[in-house]
Amino acid sequence: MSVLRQRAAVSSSEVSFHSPAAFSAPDWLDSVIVGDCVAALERLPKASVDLIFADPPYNLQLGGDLTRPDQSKVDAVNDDWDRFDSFEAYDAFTRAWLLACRRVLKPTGTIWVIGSYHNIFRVGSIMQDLGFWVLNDIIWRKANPMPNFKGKRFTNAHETLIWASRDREAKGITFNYEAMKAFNDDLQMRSDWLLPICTGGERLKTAGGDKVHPTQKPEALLWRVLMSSSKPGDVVLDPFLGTGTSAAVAKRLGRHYVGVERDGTYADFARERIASVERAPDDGLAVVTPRRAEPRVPFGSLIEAGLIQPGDRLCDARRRHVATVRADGSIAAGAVAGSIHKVGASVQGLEACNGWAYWHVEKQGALVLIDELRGRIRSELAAAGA
Amino acid sequence: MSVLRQRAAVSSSEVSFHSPAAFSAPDWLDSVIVGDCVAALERLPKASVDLIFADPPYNLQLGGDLTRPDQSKVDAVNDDWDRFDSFEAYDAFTRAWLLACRRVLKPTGTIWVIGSYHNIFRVGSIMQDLGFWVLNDIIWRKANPMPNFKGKRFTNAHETLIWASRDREAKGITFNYEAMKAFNDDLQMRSDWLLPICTGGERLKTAGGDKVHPTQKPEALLWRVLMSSSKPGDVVLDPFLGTGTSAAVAKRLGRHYVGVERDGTYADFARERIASVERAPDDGLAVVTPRRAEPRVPFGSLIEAGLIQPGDRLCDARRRHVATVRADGSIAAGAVAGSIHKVGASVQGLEACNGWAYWHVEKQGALVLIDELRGRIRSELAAAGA
DNA sequence: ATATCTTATGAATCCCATG
DNA sequence: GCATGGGATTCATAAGATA
Repeated sequence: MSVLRQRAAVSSSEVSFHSPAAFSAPDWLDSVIVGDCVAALERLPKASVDLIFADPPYNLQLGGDLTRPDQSKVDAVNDDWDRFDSFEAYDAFTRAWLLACRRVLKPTGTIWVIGSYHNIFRVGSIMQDLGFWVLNDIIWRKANPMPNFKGKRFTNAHETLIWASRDREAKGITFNYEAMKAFNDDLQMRSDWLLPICTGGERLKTAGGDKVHPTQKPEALLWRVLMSSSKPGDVVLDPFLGTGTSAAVAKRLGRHYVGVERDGTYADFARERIASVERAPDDGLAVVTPRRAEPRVPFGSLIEAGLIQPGDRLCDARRRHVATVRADGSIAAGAVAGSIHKVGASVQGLEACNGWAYWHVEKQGALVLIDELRGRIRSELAAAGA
Repeated sequence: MSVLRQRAAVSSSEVSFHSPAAFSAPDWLDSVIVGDCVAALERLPKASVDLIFADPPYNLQLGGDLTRPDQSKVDAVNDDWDRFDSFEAYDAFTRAWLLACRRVLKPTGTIWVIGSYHNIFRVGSIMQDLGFWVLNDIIWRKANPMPNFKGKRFTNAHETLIWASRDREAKGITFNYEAMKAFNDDLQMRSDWLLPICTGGERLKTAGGDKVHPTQKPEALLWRVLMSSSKPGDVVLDPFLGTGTSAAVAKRLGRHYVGVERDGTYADFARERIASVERAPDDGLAVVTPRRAEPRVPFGSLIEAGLIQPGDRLCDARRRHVATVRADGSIAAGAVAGSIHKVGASVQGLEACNGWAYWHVEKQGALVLIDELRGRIRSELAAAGA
């Protein structure tokens, strides 16, 4: 359960589309609008929004089913809203909603868009073409991503956010540099953020126990977005609200929200969720501490760093067993090859072995434990603030 | 025996452009070509390259000078080669060199392109438009990035690499999954890589002590790129060679290289650097072999070898299901009979099952996985075959 | 009650040799 | 070309079940 989540009985107003008239401020502010975002945004006043967070469909283009090694089926995102006929169709869709966003965004406002490699390049290009000016791209490093079950690619362990101003010449942009630095143990906040995916109590479930939305984002991610680039009282727009993560965090942080969601069921869940959120007290906003990455140093890094060369020999403390280092970070002893742990276990006839505490390398006549070499890399990385 | 192709008796000589004739293999292989990459690549044979690494100009669009808090001036990238009049000009340039790369890339080959938020969205979109199929995007997390001196943005602490195949339907792509996993202490390699930037002794300096190239990449980055997606003997092309990081690492790892560089000074530094590199010994270049590459041993061979007798009982690890071994190498459980895989799937009610990892046989009171028995046959085969 | 084991699952562009 | 089938493949986290 998120530290930030609290319960309260606050109602949020609903808005429906019976009239084509433009909304007056009280109508659309702090509301969830059901409908297509381009149509909905046309009814908002021009230059009325301080911050936009958009989580559009990714256009995943998945093939057949995917099963885990235990043969269980992966619950893929194959909803209608994520299907596009071509890149051209996706581009047209993207251009339309970005243009609508651009109209309602204040000249001092900024926009965040999240995506994956399936769509983020197209989104970024179109943003640049429309005149948005990229301020940063941010990497959400997932602490617990889904693995690559078939072993055919690198684990897709991140998503990308683009943060941009309306124009290249934009002035007066909100960036709470000091707050983010304080949040980050007095180090500048970097462009890579390590955060867990949305699971557990934070994940909205139906009465049947199924997830309500296939791509619910973690509140911690929105917390950083809103804390860094908006002020209390600002208006935060989400054109693809889903189950309302951005609006819930906006309300908690004392920002106004406007959410547009095409799916009425998602919107209902979002309204209920937002209603249960209470604005945090002014002095209570700094409760979340950033999750720091402990620098895990794989054995291969020792080779990359030149501390060990391919072809070098490793041995145990008594020189009873010897192994050859290979360029890919594996080692080989006789017919056995694999990680320092696997080969260490094998030569000793054991089930398991901590290779770091077993293998040594000869340096100027003396044996040096490879864990000692790892320590050197660790201290360099720690000094760099990683 | 080394899988390495014997290196032809060709010096890594210079190639010049006095004739429009196509190069013959010995001319361009393991060479640095001075010239525009589009023109140079047109002279290479079609489908002749296994891997491309491209570090194109980023189109940084910098404004005025940047100074640190102590008023020292930051040595920015403002070379002519990084200046483009517009996004359109940059796109045209990008399309041209990507098309030229596509022609020389083998159908089984893959391409890596590195960039930052200034250019990577345009590069990625154009790659998709040209038919390249994105396999992963990789984040190079810089352990020691330059801080944001003005405190106006997040520290730009990463760069993005796109890894793509030539076509969506590409087969036979090289991805040394097991090697990367061994490298990473037996965990799948993720899409975010933490590596220091290129500094210290690795950074090429002029006699005057200035850095030779403003964007020299660390060898560790190229190490991962080449180790993961190429084999010894492969041909690695770099259309923007700069000071030759990719070629130097390729040579060290027993890959052939071709580098194209427009600037003669950079090319000279690259040649000198490549010449000083030594190829790693053969036994250091071997990688962990995937199980698919091991000789196929049918289940019946275990019966032929006497490791299992017809009539023996197989069971799973918890002894929940039992099957009887038959003389023809099939097994039977109740009314179901067939291969170890089919019957394993059937008794569990699953679509598929790897029978080798499911069935055990009782040996002196203990359960032994039949995959372990297969391993014994494989080592005997290896001993006999070698 | 506590510790341990088992199961479930997450924005996924996820096999390949043989006939 | 396509169909077939052997058999290869996972990490972090949370929640529930068992000891």
